[in-house]
Amino acid sequence: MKYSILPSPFYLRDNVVDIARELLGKVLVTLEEGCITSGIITETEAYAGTTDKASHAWGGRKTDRTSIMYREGGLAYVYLCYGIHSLFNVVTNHEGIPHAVLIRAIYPLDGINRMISRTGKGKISIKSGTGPGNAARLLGIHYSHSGLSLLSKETSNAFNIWIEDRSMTIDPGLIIEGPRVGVEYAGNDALRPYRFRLPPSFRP
DNA sequence: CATAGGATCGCCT
DNA sequence: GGCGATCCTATGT
Repeated sequence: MKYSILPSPFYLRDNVVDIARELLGKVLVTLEEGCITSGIITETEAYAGTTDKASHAWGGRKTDRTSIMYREGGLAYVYLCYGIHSLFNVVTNHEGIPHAVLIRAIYPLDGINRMISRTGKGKISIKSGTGPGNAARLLGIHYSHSGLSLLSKETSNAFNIWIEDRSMTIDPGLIIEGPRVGVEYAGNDALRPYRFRLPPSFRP
């Protein structure tokens, strides 16, 4: 039971907000050239598809970039933000329903040395994985990885991503809930309490 | 084809 | 807390 990969049914559910909440405490893992890096997910945001103005899929918008979100849950949706940062999302729900969860922060776990080389800094601290751009960078996730399956155990891929349940229990009372970051343009939808995080004092 | 802008970060004051 | 970096994507002509 320990270290089990989150299976397809986890991602195929209708309620993306529940999924965002439940992803807290799960472990996001990447495998590159035989090297594992991972971190505990400590902050997420739900993006609720065509009816959510803050979502890239709002109003049914569908482009080459966002078409990943319309596919069956269990894929990575990664896009470039501000020309610099790759932001990693988990696609959820069934094909045709463009739900996604943005991973906004991780607590660094495995492969610290590799993370250090990826950041180009001298060391990694507890806060190094705070912020969606930082979290993706620590794990080596790049926007070219958009569309990769989170369910595949193929080791032939140059890059693999999956999420593990390591049986970590999160006290629901610890979860801080609030409006999403950087979506002021979304009008009323900017107020939706779709951001979930563990307190800064969180330790595994 | 041209252009504006973004689900951010880190450095500067 | 203010701002520049940096470039793909979406949109409009």
